[in-house]
Amino acid sequence: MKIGAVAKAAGIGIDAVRFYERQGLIPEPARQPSGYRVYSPDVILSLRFIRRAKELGFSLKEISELLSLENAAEATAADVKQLAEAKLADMEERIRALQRMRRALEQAVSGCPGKGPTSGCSILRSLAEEK
Amino acid sequence: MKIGAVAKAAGIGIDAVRFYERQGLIPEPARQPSGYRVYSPDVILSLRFIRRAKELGFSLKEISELLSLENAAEATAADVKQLAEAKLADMEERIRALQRMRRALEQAVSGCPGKGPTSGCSILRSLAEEK
DNA sequence: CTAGACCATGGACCAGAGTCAAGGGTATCC
DNA sequence: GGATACCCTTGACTCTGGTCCATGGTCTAG
Repeated sequence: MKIGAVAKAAGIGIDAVRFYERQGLIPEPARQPSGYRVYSPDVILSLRFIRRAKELGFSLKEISELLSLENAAEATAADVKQLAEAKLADMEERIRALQRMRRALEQAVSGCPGKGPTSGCSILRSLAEEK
Repeated sequence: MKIGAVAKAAGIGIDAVRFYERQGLIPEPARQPSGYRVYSPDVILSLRFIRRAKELGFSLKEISELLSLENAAEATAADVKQLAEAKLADMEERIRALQRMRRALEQAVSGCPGKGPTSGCSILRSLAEEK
């Protein structure tokens, strides 16, 4: 299979495939005499793995670690779980931070009359004031 | 006041002050014959406004709009509120997206035995499988 | 044989919000 | 007058995850 076919099968762009190769997420494929990359269909699975891990919130660097673990004979499920739990903690922290911001903004918004001059708006006041 | 003093008073870096000036968030200050920027203490309030709006999740572009509204005679509290509510909706969407990712990851993690070979780990399997 | 589709490389570029460095000019204190 | 701290500008760089481009080679169908 050539690069266009695997990219399409994995649902990503050709440039992304080459990018993942440069980043070491997928191995360098064999080449035709012309220089064209020739892939085994297995690479489609790897690319889908990458895509789904991204959807779960993993960065490419973390995905690279996951892939290494998967391919390392001495790696255990515990190693993978640890990585995933760290990511989970990370996501929870981000969610909490966003929720804090949301609450603060909600508060400011709720005090805004929604009409009249901007000077009557609690949102601007809450930004101008000391905490 | 010179730039170092206002930066310190606002709790940000000198480079950030100059950056905000380039971005049009704060007006260009007067200059001494030497070329040094000379600020009225008012700019400290603007810089704190920017800092706090950032803490509430506004981007610099949005902050620039807020500041324009604040300084426009014809702007109303409704304009400000609309901006803030759009931001709120945006944050809620981001929170929901993160929560979805968290749930999916939690699910995958909960099925991982935490010991044995990586092949027994549900996290890797859930990434390898079709949805 | 030729048009059109595909592939190769290297390098530039995007957003966002600054930070850092180089190379130089001031201001202030002792 | 010298040391030190401060300021100026321009421009490059950070990080992430790619995308886009120019230029040129290759493959395939009719």
